[in-house]
Amino acid sequence: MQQTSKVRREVGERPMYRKIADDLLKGIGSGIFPVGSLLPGELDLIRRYSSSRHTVREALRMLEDMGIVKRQRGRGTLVLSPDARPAFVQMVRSPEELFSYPKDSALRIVAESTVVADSGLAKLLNCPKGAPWTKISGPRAFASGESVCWTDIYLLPEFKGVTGKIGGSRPVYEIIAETYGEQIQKINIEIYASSFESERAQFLGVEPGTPSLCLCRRYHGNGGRTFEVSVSEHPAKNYSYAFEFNSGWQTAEHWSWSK
Amino acid sequence: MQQTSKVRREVGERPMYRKIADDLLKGIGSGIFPVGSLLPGELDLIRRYSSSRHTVREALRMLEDMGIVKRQRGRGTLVLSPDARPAFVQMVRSPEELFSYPKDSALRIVAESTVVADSGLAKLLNCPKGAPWTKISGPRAFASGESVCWTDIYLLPEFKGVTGKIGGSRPVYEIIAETYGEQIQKINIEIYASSFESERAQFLGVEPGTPSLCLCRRYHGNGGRTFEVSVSEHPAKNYSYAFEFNSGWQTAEHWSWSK
DNA sequence: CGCGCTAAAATGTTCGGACAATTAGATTTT
DNA sequence: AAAATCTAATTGTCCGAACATTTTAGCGCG
Repeated sequence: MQQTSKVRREVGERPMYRKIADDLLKGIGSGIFPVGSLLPGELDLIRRYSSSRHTVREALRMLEDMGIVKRQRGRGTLVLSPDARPAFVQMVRSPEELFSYPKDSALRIVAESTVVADSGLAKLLNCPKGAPWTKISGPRAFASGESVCWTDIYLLPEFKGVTGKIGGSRPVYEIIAETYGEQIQKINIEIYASSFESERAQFLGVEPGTPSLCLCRRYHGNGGRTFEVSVSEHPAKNYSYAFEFNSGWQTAEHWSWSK
Repeated sequence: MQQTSKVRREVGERPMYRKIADDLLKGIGSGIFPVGSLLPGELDLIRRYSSSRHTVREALRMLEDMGIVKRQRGRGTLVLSPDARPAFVQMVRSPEELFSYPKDSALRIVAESTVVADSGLAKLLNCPKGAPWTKISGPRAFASGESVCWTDIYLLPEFKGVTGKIGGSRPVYEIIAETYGEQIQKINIEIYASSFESERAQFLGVEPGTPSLCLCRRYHGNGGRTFEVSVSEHPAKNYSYAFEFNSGWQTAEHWSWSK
Protein backbone atom coordinates (compact mmCIF):
# COMPACT_ATOMS: atom_id res chain seq x y z
CA MET A 1 0.00 0.00 0.00
CA GLN A 2 2.95 2.31 0.55
CA GLN A 3 4.30 3.90 -2.59
CA THR A 4 6.12 7.07 -1.83
CA SER A 5 5.09 9.45 -4.58
CA LYS A 6 4.48 9.45 -8.27
CA VAL A 7 6.47 6.28 -8.84
CA ARG A 8 5.71 4.37 -11.98
CA ARG A 9 3.24 1.62 -11.36
CA GLU A 10 3.93 -1.91 -12.51
CA VAL A 11 1.98 -2.75 -15.64
CA GLY A 12 -1.48 -3.91 -14.75
CA GLU A 13 -1.11 -2.68 -11.22
CA ARG A 14 -4.14 -0.90 -9.86
CA PRO A 15 -3.88 2.83 -9.38
CA MET A 16 -3.36 4.13 -5.89
CA TYR A 17 -6.91 5.37 -5.37
CA ARG A 18 -8.20 1.94 -6.31
CA LYS A 19 -5.93 0.29 -3.79
CA ILE A 20 -7.11 2.64 -1.10
CA ALA A 21 -10.72 1.96 -2.01
CA ASP A 22 -10.09 -1.78 -1.95
CA ASP A 23 -8.42 -1.51 1.42
CA LEU A 24 -11.26 0.51 2.89
CA LEU A 25 -13.76 -1.90 1.41
CA LYS A 26 -11.93 -4.76 3.06
CA GLY A 27 -12.00 -2.89 6.34
CA ILE A 28 -15.72 -2.33 6.01
CA GLY A 29 -16.38 -5.94 5.14
CA SER A 30 -14.30 -7.26 8.01
CA GLY A 31 -15.99 -5.09 10.57
CA ILE A 32 -13.14 -2.71 11.28
CA PHE A 33 -15.46 0.02 10.05
CA PRO A 34 -18.91 -1.30 10.94
CA VAL A 35 -22.08 -0.17 9.21
CA GLY A 36 -23.27 3.02 10.84
CA SER A 37 -19.83 4.18 11.90
CA LEU A 38 -17.73 6.97 10.44
CA LEU A 39 -14.68 6.31 8.33
CA PRO A 40 -11.45 8.04 9.34
CA GLY A 41 -11.26 11.61 8.08
CA GLU A 42 -9.50 12.52 4.87
CA LEU A 43 -6.52 13.88 6.76
CA ASP A 44 -6.13 10.60 8.62
CA LEU A 45 -6.34 8.62 5.41
CA ILE A 46 -3.71 10.84 3.79
CA ARG A 47 -1.34 10.01 6.61
CA ARG A 48 -2.24 6.35 6.69
CA TYR A 49 -1.69 5.81 2.98
CA SER A 50 1.02 8.42 2.49
CA SER A 51 -1.03 9.90 -0.31
CA SER A 52 -2.53 13.19 -1.32
CA ARG A 53 -5.94 14.49 -0.51
CA HIS A 54 -6.99 14.30 -4.13
CA THR A 55 -6.17 10.61 -4.32
CA VAL A 56 -7.90 9.82 -1.08
CA ARG A 57 -10.96 11.71 -2.18
CA GLU A 58 -10.97 9.79 -5.43
CA ALA A 59 -11.09 6.56 -3.45
CA LEU A 60 -13.89 7.84 -1.24
CA ARG A 61 -15.80 9.07 -4.22
CA MET A 62 -15.61 5.58 -5.66
CA LEU A 63 -17.11 4.10 -2.52
CA GLU A 64 -19.82 6.72 -2.59
CA ASP A 65 -20.71 5.94 -6.20
CA MET A 66 -21.04 2.32 -5.22
CA GLY A 67 -23.44 3.25 -2.48
CA ILE A 68 -21.14 1.92 0.24
CA VAL A 69 -20.66 5.19 2.06
CA LYS A 70 -22.35 8.55 2.29
CA ARG A 71 -20.30 11.69 2.76
CA GLN A 72 -21.42 14.89 4.35
CA ARG A 73 -19.57 18.10 4.78
CA GLY A 74 -18.84 18.85 8.37
CA ARG A 75 -19.72 15.40 9.61
CA GLY A 76 -17.64 12.82 7.88
CA THR A 77 -18.06 9.69 5.86
CA LEU A 78 -20.70 7.25 7.07
CA VAL A 79 -20.62 3.56 6.27
CA LEU A 80 -23.96 2.61 4.77
CA SER A 81 -23.63 -0.96 3.67
CA PRO A 82 -21.13 -3.72 4.26
CA ASP A 83 -21.68 -5.90 1.23
CA ALA A 84 -20.57 -4.58 -2.01
CA ARG A 85 -23.54 -3.35 -3.89
CA PRO A 86 -27.10 -2.61 -4.66
CA ALA A 87 -28.22 -5.57 -6.65
CA PHE A 88 -31.35 -4.53 -8.47
CA VAL A 89 -32.60 -1.32 -9.89
CA GLN A 90 -35.89 -0.20 -11.30
CA MET A 91 -35.91 3.02 -13.20
CA VAL A 92 -38.63 5.09 -14.77
CA ARG A 93 -38.18 8.34 -16.62
CA SER A 94 -41.39 9.93 -15.43
CA PRO A 95 -44.06 9.27 -12.83
CA GLU A 96 -46.44 8.56 -15.68
CA GLU A 97 -44.79 5.23 -16.22
CA LEU A 98 -45.93 4.23 -12.76
CA PHE A 99 -49.52 4.69 -13.77
CA SER A 100 -50.08 2.65 -16.85
CA TYR A 101 -53.46 4.25 -17.20
CA PRO A 102 -54.72 4.10 -20.74
CA LYS A 103 -54.19 7.41 -22.46
CA ASP A 104 -57.75 7.88 -23.61
CA SER A 105 -59.22 7.49 -20.15
CA ALA A 106 -60.37 10.44 -18.08
CA LEU A 107 -61.41 11.11 -14.52
CA ARG A 108 -64.97 12.24 -13.92
CA ILE A 109 -65.40 14.09 -10.65
CA VAL A 110 -68.62 13.28 -8.82
CA ALA A 111 -67.75 14.49 -5.35
CA GLU A 112 -65.51 17.10 -3.82
CA SER A 113 -65.25 17.91 -0.15
CA THR A 114 -63.01 18.83 2.73
CA VAL A 115 -62.38 16.01 5.18
CA VAL A 116 -60.61 15.87 8.51
CA ALA A 117 -58.26 12.98 9.03
CA ASP A 118 -59.52 10.45 11.54
CA SER A 119 -57.15 7.78 12.78
CA GLY A 120 -57.69 5.57 9.76
CA LEU A 121 -57.22 8.31 7.22
CA ALA A 122 -54.24 9.71 9.12
CA LYS A 123 -52.53 6.37 8.74
CA LEU A 124 -53.36 6.21 5.06
CA LEU A 125 -52.14 9.73 4.38
CA ASN A 126 -49.23 9.58 6.76
CA CYS A 127 -50.28 12.76 8.55
CA PRO A 128 -51.31 13.83 12.07
CA LYS A 129 -54.88 13.10 13.15
CA GLY A 130 -57.18 16.07 12.67
CA ALA A 131 -55.41 17.50 9.65
CA PRO A 132 -57.73 18.84 6.94
CA TRP A 133 -57.56 17.49 3.37
CA THR A 134 -59.39 18.19 0.18
CA LYS A 135 -60.94 15.03 -1.20
CA ILE A 136 -61.93 14.46 -4.80
CA SER A 137 -63.68 11.32 -5.93
CA GLY A 138 -64.95 9.81 -9.10
CA PRO A 139 -64.71 7.03 -11.66
CA ARG A 140 -62.07 6.91 -14.37
CA ALA A 141 -63.42 5.69 -17.66
CA PHE A 142 -62.50 5.22 -21.29
CA ALA A 143 -63.84 7.56 -23.91
CA SER A 144 -66.03 4.62 -24.95
CA GLY A 145 -67.65 4.62 -21.53
CA GLU A 146 -66.07 1.48 -20.13
CA SER A 147 -64.84 2.08 -16.61
CA VAL A 148 -61.24 1.69 -15.48
CA CYS A 149 -61.32 2.32 -11.76
CA TRP A 150 -62.70 4.37 -8.91
CA THR A 151 -60.36 7.06 -7.61
CA ASP A 152 -60.13 9.01 -4.39
CA ILE A 153 -57.63 11.86 -4.45
CA TYR A 154 -56.53 13.65 -1.29
CA LEU A 155 -54.82 17.04 -1.62
CA LEU A 156 -53.31 19.50 0.81
CA PRO A 157 -55.93 22.26 1.18
CA GLU A 158 -53.52 24.83 -0.21
CA PHE A 159 -53.66 23.06 -3.55
CA LYS A 160 -57.44 23.10 -3.63
CA GLY A 161 -57.26 25.53 -6.54
CA VAL A 162 -56.33 22.83 -8.99
CA THR A 163 -59.67 21.07 -8.68
CA GLY A 164 -61.06 23.18 -11.48
CA LYS A 165 -58.38 21.97 -13.84
CA ILE A 166 -58.79 18.31 -13.00
CA GLY A 167 -60.86 16.03 -15.12
CA GLY A 168 -58.98 15.75 -18.34
CA SER A 169 -56.42 13.08 -18.94
CA ARG A 170 -53.63 15.04 -17.32
CA PRO A 171 -52.36 13.61 -14.06
CA VAL A 172 -53.05 15.65 -10.96
CA TYR A 173 -49.48 15.71 -9.71
CA GLU A 174 -48.44 17.32 -12.97
CA ILE A 175 -50.99 20.09 -12.62
CA ILE A 176 -49.88 20.78 -9.06
CA ALA A 177 -46.23 20.76 -10.04
CA GLU A 178 -46.93 23.23 -12.79
CA THR A 179 -49.27 25.55 -10.91
CA TYR A 180 -47.50 25.71 -7.57
CA GLY A 181 -43.93 24.79 -8.42
CA GLU A 182 -44.02 21.76 -6.17
CA GLN A 183 -41.41 19.21 -7.19
CA ILE A 184 -41.90 15.52 -6.64
CA GLN A 185 -39.13 14.06 -4.52
CA LYS A 186 -40.46 10.65 -3.74
CA ILE A 187 -43.32 8.42 -4.73
CA ASN A 188 -44.53 5.67 -2.46
CA ILE A 189 -46.78 2.98 -3.83
CA GLU A 190 -48.78 0.47 -1.85
CA ILE A 191 -50.79 -2.30 -3.44
CA TYR A 192 -53.46 -4.40 -1.80
CA ALA A 193 -56.52 -6.39 -2.71
CA SER A 194 -60.06 -5.70 -1.64
CA SER A 195 -63.58 -6.06 -2.99
CA PHE A 196 -66.09 -3.51 -4.21
CA GLU A 197 -68.80 -2.33 -1.89
CA SER A 198 -72.19 -1.76 -3.38
CA GLU A 199 -72.20 1.96 -4.13
CA ARG A 200 -68.96 2.02 -6.04
CA ALA A 201 -69.79 -1.23 -7.77
CA GLN A 202 -72.88 0.44 -9.15
CA PHE A 203 -70.89 3.38 -10.45
CA LEU A 204 -68.46 1.11 -12.27
CA GLY A 205 -71.07 -1.34 -13.44
CA VAL A 206 -69.73 -4.42 -11.68
CA GLU A 207 -71.23 -6.84 -9.19
CA PRO A 208 -70.88 -5.87 -5.52
CA GLY A 209 -68.22 -8.04 -3.88
CA THR A 210 -66.16 -8.29 -7.07
CA PRO A 211 -62.43 -8.63 -6.22
CA SER A 212 -60.50 -5.45 -6.73
CA LEU A 213 -56.90 -4.29 -6.87
CA CYS A 214 -56.17 -1.11 -4.94
CA LEU A 215 -53.22 1.16 -5.59
CA CYS A 216 -52.33 3.87 -3.13
CA ARG A 217 -49.82 6.39 -4.44
CA ARG A 218 -48.31 8.95 -2.11
CA TYR A 219 -46.50 11.90 -3.62
CA HIS A 220 -43.87 13.61 -1.52
CA GLY A 221 -42.80 17.07 -2.60
CA ASN A 222 -40.40 19.77 -1.52
CA GLY A 223 -39.07 18.99 1.92
CA GLY A 224 -40.49 15.51 1.86
CA ARG A 225 -44.04 16.45 2.88
CA THR A 226 -46.90 14.46 1.44
CA PHE A 227 -48.94 16.71 -0.81
CA GLU A 228 -51.09 14.28 -2.76
CA VAL A 229 -52.37 10.79 -2.14
CA SER A 230 -54.45 8.92 -4.68
CA VAL A 231 -56.24 5.65 -4.04
CA SER A 232 -57.51 3.73 -7.06
CA GLU A 233 -59.70 0.64 -6.93
CA HIS A 234 -59.65 -1.46 -10.08
CA PRO A 235 -61.85 -4.41 -10.97
CA ALA A 236 -59.47 -7.36 -10.75
CA LYS A 237 -60.42 -8.73 -14.14
CA ASN A 238 -59.11 -5.87 -16.19
CA TYR A 239 -56.08 -4.81 -14.32
CA SER A 240 -52.67 -5.98 -13.24
CA TYR A 241 -49.59 -4.10 -12.19
CA ALA A 242 -46.15 -5.06 -13.45
CA PHE A 243 -42.63 -3.83 -13.07
CA GLU A 244 -39.11 -4.99 -13.59
CA PHE A 245 -35.78 -4.93 -11.82
CA ASN A 246 -32.45 -5.15 -13.52
CA SER A 247 -29.22 -6.26 -11.99
CA GLY A 248 -26.41 -3.76 -11.53
CA TRP A 249 -26.47 -0.20 -10.41
CA GLN A 250 -25.68 1.42 -13.68
CA THR A 251 -28.10 1.15 -16.55
CA ALA A 252 -26.52 3.21 -19.30
CA GLU A 253 -24.63 0.65 -21.30
CA HIS A 254 -27.03 0.82 -24.19
CA TRP A 255 -24.67 3.01 -26.14
CA SER A 256 -21.57 2.21 -28.11
CA TRP A 257 -18.91 4.35 -29.65
CA SER A 258 -19.59 5.50 -33.17
CA LYS A 259 -16.52 4.55 -35.10
CA MET B 1 -20.10 32.11 -16.39
CA GLN B 2 -16.93 34.14 -16.01
CA GLN B 3 -15.64 34.36 -12.50
CA THR B 4 -11.99 35.05 -12.48
CA SER B 5 -10.62 32.90 -9.71
CA LYS B 6 -11.49 31.80 -6.23
CA VAL B 7 -13.91 34.65 -5.69
CA ARG B 8 -16.52 34.21 -3.02
CA ARG B 9 -19.75 33.01 -4.48
CA GLU B 10 -23.00 34.76 -3.67
CA VAL B 11 -25.05 32.82 -1.19
CA GLY B 12 -27.07 30.20 -2.95
CA GLU B 13 -25.10 30.61 -6.12
CA ARG B 14 -24.18 27.38 -7.82
CA PRO B 15 -20.55 26.34 -7.72
CA MET B 16 -18.47 26.81 -10.83
CA TYR B 17 -18.42 23.17 -11.88
CA ARG B 18 -22.19 23.09 -11.66
CA LYS B 19 -22.47 26.11 -13.88
CA ILE B 20 -20.18 24.55 -16.42
CA ALA B 21 -22.19 21.34 -16.31
CA ASP B 22 -25.42 23.28 -16.72
CA ASP B 23 -23.98 25.18 -19.65
CA LEU B 24 -22.79 22.03 -21.36
CA LEU B 25 -26.13 20.40 -20.70
CA LYS B 26 -27.84 23.35 -22.32
CA GLY B 27 -25.53 23.05 -25.30
CA ILE B 28 -26.32 19.36 -25.62
CA GLY B 29 -30.04 19.98 -25.33
CA SER B 30 -30.02 22.76 -27.90
CA GLY B 31 -28.11 20.75 -30.45
CA ILE B 32 -24.80 22.60 -30.31
CA PHE B 33 -23.29 19.29 -29.20
CA PRO B 34 -25.50 16.72 -30.89
CA VAL B 35 -25.87 13.17 -29.64
CA GLY B 36 -23.03 11.11 -31.04
CA SER B 37 -20.57 14.00 -31.28
CA LEU B 38 -17.58 14.73 -29.11
CA LEU B 39 -17.55 17.50 -26.57
CA PRO B 40 -14.66 19.99 -26.71
CA GLY B 41 -11.54 18.72 -24.98
CA GLU B 42 -10.73 19.60 -21.41
CA LEU B 43 -8.10 22.12 -22.47
CA ASP B 44 -10.66 23.90 -24.67
CA LEU B 45 -13.17 23.97 -21.84
CA ILE B 46 -10.56 25.39 -19.48
CA ARG B 47 -10.00 28.26 -21.88
CA ARG B 48 -13.67 28.75 -22.59
CA TYR B 49 -14.67 28.95 -18.94
CA SER B 50 -11.43 30.43 -17.61
CA SER B 51 -11.30 27.66 -15.09
CA SER B 52 -8.96 24.94 -13.95
CA ARG B 53 -8.74 21.43 -15.24
CA HIS B 54 -9.93 20.07 -11.94
CA THR B 55 -13.11 22.10 -12.08
CA VAL B 56 -13.81 21.24 -15.68
CA ARG B 57 -13.29 17.56 -14.94
CA GLU B 58 -15.68 17.82 -12.03
CA ALA B 59 -18.34 19.14 -14.39
CA LEU B 60 -17.66 16.40 -16.92
CA ARG B 61 -17.74 13.77 -14.23
CA MET B 62 -21.14 15.01 -13.23
CA LEU B 63 -22.45 14.62 -16.76
CA GLU B 64 -20.96 11.16 -16.88
CA ASP B 65 -22.64 10.15 -13.63
CA MET B 66 -25.91 11.33 -15.10
CA GLY B 67 -25.38 9.11 -18.10
CA ILE B 68 -25.34 12.08 -20.45
CA VAL B 69 -21.79 11.55 -21.74
CA LYS B 70 -19.23 8.80 -21.83
CA ARG B 71 -15.55 9.58 -21.50
CA GLN B 72 -12.66 7.59 -22.81
CA ARG B 73 -8.99 8.20 -22.44
CA GLY B 74 -7.37 9.15 -25.70
CA ARG B 75 -10.61 9.68 -27.55
CA GLY B 76 -12.63 12.32 -25.82
CA THR B 77 -16.06 12.84 -24.36
CA LEU B 78 -18.96 11.44 -26.35
CA VAL B 79 -22.48 12.77 -26.04
CA LEU B 80 -24.79 9.85 -25.31
CA SER B 81 -28.18 11.26 -24.57
CA PRO B 82 -29.83 14.63 -25.09
CA ASP B 83 -32.61 14.63 -22.54
CA ALA B 84 -31.60 15.11 -19.05
CA ARG B 85 -32.31 12.12 -16.97
CA PRO B 86 -34.02 9.10 -15.63
CA ALA B 87 -36.38 10.67 -13.18
CA PHE B 88 -37.22 8.04 -10.62
CA VAL B 89 -35.33 5.13 -9.29
CA GLN B 90 -36.18 2.22 -7.09
CA MET B 91 -33.35 0.18 -5.76
CA VAL B 92 -33.12 -2.93 -3.66
CA ARG B 93 -29.95 -4.48 -2.42
CA SER B 94 -31.12 -8.04 -2.72
CA PRO B 95 -34.05 -9.89 -4.23
CA GLU B 96 -35.14 -10.68 -0.70
CA GLU B 97 -36.33 -7.12 -0.30
CA LEU B 98 -38.84 -7.76 -3.04
CA PHE B 99 -40.41 -10.50 -0.99
CA SER B 100 -41.14 -9.03 2.37
CA TYR B 101 -42.01 -12.48 3.60
CA PRO B 102 -41.78 -12.76 7.34
CA LYS B 103 -38.56 -14.39 8.36
CA ASP B 104 -40.09 -17.09 10.50
CA SER B 105 -42.38 -18.38 7.79
CA ALA B 106 -41.66 -21.51 5.80
CA LEU B 107 -42.97 -23.23 2.71
CA ARG B 108 -44.58 -26.63 3.14
CA ILE B 109 -44.58 -28.67 -0.06
CA VAL B 110 -47.73 -30.65 -0.62
CA ALA B 111 -47.43 -31.36 -4.33
CA GLU B 112 -44.65 -31.79 -6.85
CA SER B 113 -45.08 -32.69 -10.48
CA THR B 114 -43.95 -32.14 -14.03
CA VAL B 115 -46.33 -30.11 -16.13
CA VAL B 116 -46.40 -29.25 -19.82
CA ALA B 117 -47.15 -25.65 -20.67
CA ASP B 118 -50.55 -25.18 -22.26
CA SER B 119 -51.40 -21.84 -23.79
CA GLY B 120 -52.32 -20.24 -20.47
CA LEU B 121 -49.26 -21.44 -18.64
CA ALA B 122 -47.02 -20.55 -21.58
CA LYS B 123 -48.23 -16.98 -21.30
CA LEU B 124 -47.66 -16.93 -17.56
CA LEU B 125 -44.18 -18.41 -17.82
CA ASN B 126 -43.24 -16.54 -20.96
CA CYS B 127 -42.20 -19.76 -22.74
CA PRO B 128 -43.19 -21.73 -25.84
CA LYS B 129 -46.27 -23.92 -25.60
CA GLY B 130 -45.45 -27.56 -24.83
CA ALA B 131 -42.34 -26.85 -22.76
CA PRO B 132 -41.96 -29.01 -19.66
CA TRP B 133 -41.70 -27.46 -16.21
CA THR B 134 -41.32 -28.77 -12.70
CA LYS B 135 -44.11 -27.50 -10.49
CA ILE B 136 -43.99 -27.30 -6.71
CA SER B 137 -46.97 -26.18 -4.66
CA GLY B 138 -47.82 -25.62 -1.06
CA PRO B 139 -48.84 -23.17 1.64
CA ARG B 140 -46.43 -20.83 3.34
CA ALA B 141 -47.09 -20.48 7.04
CA PHE B 142 -45.70 -18.99 10.21
CA ALA B 143 -44.06 -21.19 12.78
CA SER B 144 -47.18 -20.59 14.85
CA GLY B 145 -49.28 -22.23 12.15
CA GLU B 146 -50.96 -19.11 10.78
CA SER B 147 -50.87 -19.15 6.99
CA VAL B 148 -49.26 -16.49 4.84
CA CYS B 149 -50.05 -17.51 1.29
CA TRP B 150 -50.36 -20.28 -1.22
CA THR B 151 -47.39 -20.66 -3.56
CA ASP B 152 -46.88 -22.31 -6.94
CA ILE B 153 -43.27 -22.49 -8.08
CA TYR B 154 -42.31 -23.38 -11.63
CA LEU B 155 -38.73 -24.45 -12.34
CA LEU B 156 -36.79 -25.42 -15.44
CA PRO B 157 -36.56 -29.25 -15.31
CA GLU B 158 -32.78 -29.12 -15.14
CA PHE B 159 -33.07 -27.51 -11.74
CA LYS B 160 -35.37 -30.23 -10.45
CA GLY B 161 -32.60 -31.35 -8.12
CA VAL B 162 -33.18 -28.48 -5.75
CA THR B 163 -36.62 -29.68 -4.73
CA GLY B 164 -35.08 -31.74 -1.95
CA LYS B 165 -33.52 -28.65 -0.42
CA ILE B 166 -36.67 -26.55 -0.57
CA GLY B 167 -38.94 -26.16 2.36
CA GLY B 168 -36.92 -24.17 4.83
CA SER B 169 -37.05 -20.42 4.95
CA ARG B 170 -34.41 -20.00 2.27
CA PRO B 171 -35.68 -18.59 -1.00
CA VAL B 172 -35.63 -20.93 -3.98
CA TYR B 173 -33.75 -18.59 -6.30
CA GLU B 174 -30.94 -18.49 -3.79
CA ILE B 175 -30.64 -22.25 -3.68
CA ILE B 176 -30.57 -22.45 -7.47
CA ALA B 177 -28.01 -19.68 -7.72
CA GLU B 178 -25.81 -21.47 -5.25
CA THR B 179 -26.20 -25.01 -6.58
CA TYR B 180 -26.04 -24.35 -10.30
CA GLY B 181 -24.20 -21.06 -10.50
CA GLU B 182 -27.14 -19.37 -12.19
CA GLN B 183 -27.01 -15.59 -11.73
CA ILE B 184 -30.11 -13.49 -11.60
CA GLN B 185 -30.09 -10.80 -14.26
CA LYS B 186 -33.62 -9.53 -14.11
CA ILE B 187 -36.69 -9.90 -11.97
CA ASN B 188 -40.14 -9.20 -13.31
CA ILE B 189 -43.04 -8.75 -10.94
CA GLU B 190 -46.71 -8.72 -11.77
CA ILE B 191 -49.42 -8.02 -9.26
CA TYR B 192 -53.11 -8.71 -9.62
CA ALA B 193 -56.15 -9.39 -7.51
CA SER B 194 -58.21 -12.54 -7.47
CA SER B 195 -60.24 -14.59 -5.03
CA PHE B 196 -59.61 -17.95 -3.44
CA GLU B 197 -61.19 -21.03 -4.92
CA SER B 198 -62.42 -23.61 -2.50
CA GLU B 199 -59.54 -26.08 -2.33
CA ARG B 200 -56.86 -23.52 -1.58
CA ALA B 201 -59.14 -21.65 0.78
CA GLN B 202 -59.47 -24.81 2.81
CA PHE B 203 -55.70 -25.21 2.99
CA LEU B 204 -55.20 -21.66 4.24
CA GLY B 205 -58.22 -21.70 6.51
CA VAL B 206 -60.13 -18.87 4.87
CA GLU B 207 -63.58 -18.61 3.36
CA PRO B 208 -63.85 -19.56 -0.33
CA GLY B 209 -64.27 -16.40 -2.42
CA THR B 210 -62.13 -14.31 -0.07
CA PRO B 211 -60.33 -11.55 -2.01
CA SER B 212 -56.67 -12.30 -2.61
CA LEU B 213 -53.56 -10.50 -3.80
CA CYS B 214 -51.45 -12.46 -6.27
CA LEU B 215 -47.77 -11.82 -6.94
CA CYS B 216 -46.07 -13.41 -9.91
CA ARG B 217 -42.30 -13.19 -9.84
CA ARG B 218 -40.26 -14.21 -12.88
CA TYR B 219 -36.54 -14.72 -12.45
CA HIS B 220 -34.35 -14.32 -15.49
CA GLY B 221 -30.86 -15.79 -15.28
CA ASN B 222 -27.78 -16.10 -17.44
CA GLY B 223 -28.60 -15.08 -20.99
CA GLY B 224 -31.95 -13.72 -19.99
CA ARG B 225 -33.82 -17.03 -19.93
CA THR B 226 -36.58 -17.49 -17.40
CA PHE B 227 -35.55 -20.18 -14.93
CA GLU B 228 -38.00 -19.74 -12.10
CA VAL B 229 -41.49 -18.35 -11.77
CA SER B 230 -43.30 -18.18 -8.48
CA VAL B 231 -46.96 -17.28 -8.03
CA SER B 232 -48.15 -16.42 -4.54
CA GLU B 233 -51.75 -15.87 -3.53
CA HIS B 234 -52.23 -13.96 -0.30
CA PRO B 235 -55.42 -13.37 1.68
CA ALA B 236 -56.11 -9.68 1.13
CA LYS B 237 -56.60 -8.92 4.79
CA ASN B 238 -53.08 -9.64 5.88
CA TYR B 239 -51.02 -8.50 2.99
CA SER B 240 -50.07 -5.43 1.05
CA TYR B 241 -47.17 -4.70 -1.19
CA ALA B 242 -45.28 -1.42 -0.98
CA PHE B 243 -42.34 0.18 -2.67
CA GLU B 244 -40.83 3.54 -3.18
CA PHE B 245 -39.31 5.65 -5.92
CA ASN B 246 -36.87 8.42 -5.33
CA SER B 247 -36.19 11.33 -7.60
CA GLY B 248 -32.74 11.74 -9.05
CA TRP B 249 -30.28 9.32 -10.43
CA GLN B 250 -28.72 8.42 -7.17
CA THR B 251 -30.77 6.83 -4.46
CA ALA B 252 -29.74 5.21 -1.20
CA GLU B 253 -31.77 7.64 0.87
CA HIS B 254 -33.27 4.86 2.96
CA TRP B 255 -30.56 5.47 5.48
CA SER B 256 -30.45 8.10 8.12
CA TRP B 257 -27.64 9.38 10.18
CA SER B 258 -27.30 7.68 13.51
CA LYS B 259 -27.41 10.52 15.98
C1' DC C 1 -1.18 1.34 -51.65
C1' DG C 2 -0.64 -0.59 -47.31
C1' DC C 3 2.20 -1.21 -43.36
C1' DG C 4 4.53 0.39 -39.37
C1' DC C 5 6.27 4.08 -36.78
C1' DT C 6 5.83 8.51 -34.64
C1' DA C 7 3.83 12.57 -32.92
C1' DA C 8 -0.07 14.81 -31.26
C1' DA C 9 -4.20 14.91 -28.69
C1' DA C 10 -7.07 13.45 -25.17
C1' DT C 11 -8.25 11.72 -20.73
C1' DG C 12 -6.32 9.34 -16.34
C1' DT C 13 -3.54 9.62 -12.15
C1' DT C 14 -1.14 12.09 -8.64
C1' DC C 15 1.09 15.59 -6.16
C1' DG C 16 0.73 20.31 -3.55
C1' DG C 17 -1.77 24.30 -1.63
C1' DA C 18 -5.63 27.45 -0.10
C1' DC C 19 -10.00 28.90 1.38
C1' DA C 20 -15.27 27.97 2.06
C1' DA C 21 -19.16 25.87 4.22
C1' DT C 22 -21.15 22.87 7.37
C1' DT C 23 -21.47 20.29 11.51
C1' DA C 24 -20.69 18.75 16.26
C1' DG C 25 -19.19 19.74 20.52
C1' DA C 26 -17.37 22.78 24.04
C1' DT C 27 -17.73 27.19 26.09
C1' DT C 28 -19.82 31.14 27.57
C1' DT C 29 -23.64 33.88 28.58
C1' DT C 30 -28.24 34.68 30.11
C1' DA D 1 -30.62 25.04 33.10
C1' DA D 2 -31.28 26.89 28.71
C1' DA D 3 -29.78 29.59 25.02
C1' DA D 4 -26.36 31.77 22.39
C1' DT D 5 -21.57 31.76 20.84
C1' DC D 6 -17.28 30.21 19.69
C1' DT D 7 -13.95 26.59 18.13
C1' DA D 8 -12.26 22.59 16.03
C1' DA D 9 -13.01 19.02 12.80
C1' DT D 10 -14.48 17.62 8.36
C1' DT D 11 -15.77 17.66 3.69
C1' DG D 12 -16.54 20.88 -0.51
C1' DT D 13 -14.67 23.89 -4.03
C1' DC D 14 -10.92 25.63 -6.63
C1' DC D 15 -6.30 26.77 -8.39
C1' DG D 16 -1.66 25.11 -10.39
C1' DA D 17 1.52 21.60 -12.16
C1' DA D 18 3.48 17.22 -13.93
C1' DC D 19 3.65 12.78 -15.82
C1' DA D 20 1.10 8.33 -17.55
C1' DT D 21 -1.73 5.90 -20.70
C1' DT D 22 -4.53 5.37 -24.61
C1' DT D 23 -6.19 6.54 -29.06
C1' DT D 24 -6.18 8.84 -33.42
C1' DA D 25 -4.14 10.59 -37.29
C1' DG D 26 -0.41 11.61 -40.18
C1' DC D 27 3.98 10.56 -42.12
C1' DG D 28 7.46 7.93 -44.31
C1' DC D 29 8.97 3.84 -46.35
C1' DG D 30 8.96 -0.36 -48.75
